[in-house]
Amino acid sequence: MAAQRITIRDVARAAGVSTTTVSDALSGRGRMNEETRERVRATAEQLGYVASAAARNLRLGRSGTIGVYLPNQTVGYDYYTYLSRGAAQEALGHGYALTMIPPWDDAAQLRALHLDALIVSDPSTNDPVMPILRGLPVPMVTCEPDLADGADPAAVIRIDHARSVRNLLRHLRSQGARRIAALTPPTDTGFGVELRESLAVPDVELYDVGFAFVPDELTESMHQVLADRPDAILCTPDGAAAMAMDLLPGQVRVPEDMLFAAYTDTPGLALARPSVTAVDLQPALTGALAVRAALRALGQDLPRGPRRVATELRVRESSTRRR
Amino acid sequence: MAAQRITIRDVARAAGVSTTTVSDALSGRGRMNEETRERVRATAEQLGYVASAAARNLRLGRSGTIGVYLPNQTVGYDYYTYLSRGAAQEALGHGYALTMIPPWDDAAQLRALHLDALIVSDPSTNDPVMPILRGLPVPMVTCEPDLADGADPAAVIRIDHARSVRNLLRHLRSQGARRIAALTPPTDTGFGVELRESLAVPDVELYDVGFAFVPDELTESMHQVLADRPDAILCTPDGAAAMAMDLLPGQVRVPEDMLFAAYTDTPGLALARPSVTAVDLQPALTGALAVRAALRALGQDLPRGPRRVATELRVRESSTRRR
DNA sequence: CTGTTAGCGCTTTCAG
DNA sequence: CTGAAAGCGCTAACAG
Repeated sequence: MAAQRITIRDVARAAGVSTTTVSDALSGRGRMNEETRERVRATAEQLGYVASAAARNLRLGRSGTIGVYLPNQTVGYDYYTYLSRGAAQEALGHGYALTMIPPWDDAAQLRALHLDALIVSDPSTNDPVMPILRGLPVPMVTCEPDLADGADPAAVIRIDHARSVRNLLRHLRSQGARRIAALTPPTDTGFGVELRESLAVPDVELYDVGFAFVPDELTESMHQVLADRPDAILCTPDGAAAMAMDLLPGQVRVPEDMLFAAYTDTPGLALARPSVTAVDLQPALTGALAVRAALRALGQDLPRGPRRVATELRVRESSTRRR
Repeated sequence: MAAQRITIRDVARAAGVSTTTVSDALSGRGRMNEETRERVRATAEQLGYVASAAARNLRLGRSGTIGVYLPNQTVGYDYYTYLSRGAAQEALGHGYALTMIPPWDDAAQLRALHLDALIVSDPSTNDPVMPILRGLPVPMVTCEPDLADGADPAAVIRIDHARSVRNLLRHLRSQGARRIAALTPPTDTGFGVELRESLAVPDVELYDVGFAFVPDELTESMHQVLADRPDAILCTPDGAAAMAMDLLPGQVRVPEDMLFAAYTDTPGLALARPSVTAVDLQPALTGALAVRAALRALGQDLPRGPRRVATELRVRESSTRRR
């Protein structure tokens, strides 16, 4: 607690230089004698000096904080956990703190946080908090496009769903799939819309299921699906896959009688019996890219990331024909 | 972005008072004419004034930020998601930001965040990051006790496992259980230790399974369990329950032939077939209490929370004898 | 190449 | 009950 008492002046005094020199030496700014810089660094280290974030932020007119919005519906979906962790890590590496923004409708309190930027993953047009967040005087980075009217994010991180879906379908076909049933998410988010577009091909039949699926609805959907006698099922909503597989009647074996795949990969899918083929959407990378885009929007000179996040197909037992 | 240009002096000028008065009026400090206060408030609101967090933090010698450590092994466990959200919400309500601390071994960078306090849920004695976090000059609040030597948290939020287990066992017995097999978590955390202690009763047999369970190990454990012919299984590790139930041989029906319960409740357990009895450990409340304890440690005058977090038994199909 | 100085916006004595 | 002024610790102009 008392550790914070050491200021830049203490270091300056101890090193026999001015505060400017200390500041420059530690931040790598300015052109100065390399040995002075090293000496200052050593002194600072030795004294246990840690620059005050508050003072720096005040001086620089920022808060050093990036917010990540975590809507209620994201609870239970590992995707968001990984995304936030990836974002937190990247932010920390750049000296920024990643702050969790729970659903919160008091705009004043959100403004008081004085975020430098805001990250939102897959915003829903139905989310009542989103308009409040959009109203904050802060650059917003979305992962997946924001479909709302007048949405105007500073940057959008796009995931390459078109390619992911193509690869996954190609794989299923290679294992003999001819009629693929796809359980699809709602269209109130960029993810949902893009996914449906990608799935609009002749041998795929779409079946609506909610994002926050309810067992009875899912049961219903599965009945419909099975009635149409597909030879492969692609279960898109994150988290629904295990349950959907459980809902298959006992006589329908996976993968012998029915190929099965999920879309969003999750550790549980690798552990399921049989293990479930899915697409690793690289959420941690997505989060990291979102932070970088945010920092770019704040004027930092960082290399531009890839245009689209590349995904990885994880082929597992549920879609592999045994010989 | 330009919104932040309005300072306390602008408000003071507009309201025809001094900056002190504005500060006092908005923070509710000082004894002043109520109508002056109201006028100042109105002016501030009208100008869209938002106090600069950086300036306030600098003045007050704090950062306005509480960190929550999210170890790797927590990914995929809803418990931590709820805990962090509860904490974030409580923090936001008190004007603090909750920052995610990913596993990170650079102490300097962590120190640079200049956290006011740190929250850790169920610290493991095997976690290499914990010593670094303990070394931070910051009060630490743990949820569950920290078992490590020399650990000295500012506060500990305790969950009432003894009572939870007692209630759960009583329920199982009331449904006819006489020999209960309990799959228990490792003892490197306070949770694991306390749980085992609570389960040390004659009609309960303990079976070790890891926290981050592996399917093969779990299969192995289940074989052992079944060989001992229990009439009820209590699966403690968060997330393992659904898988454990799947591993029961087909002829063992739940709940007819075997009662089944989990410990840490999770939305998936309510959706499983059959739905699984479990204990709602109130993670969001735990997170909120942790934040309050942290703020108390920082000198804020908040009411002391309950000595132990009270839990709720959620009885579902898997442990209900049908008639 | 380094030092002095001003000031970011707030809260808090201390006078009036 | 209200105002003036100092100063939290830092960085960016500007001098030297």
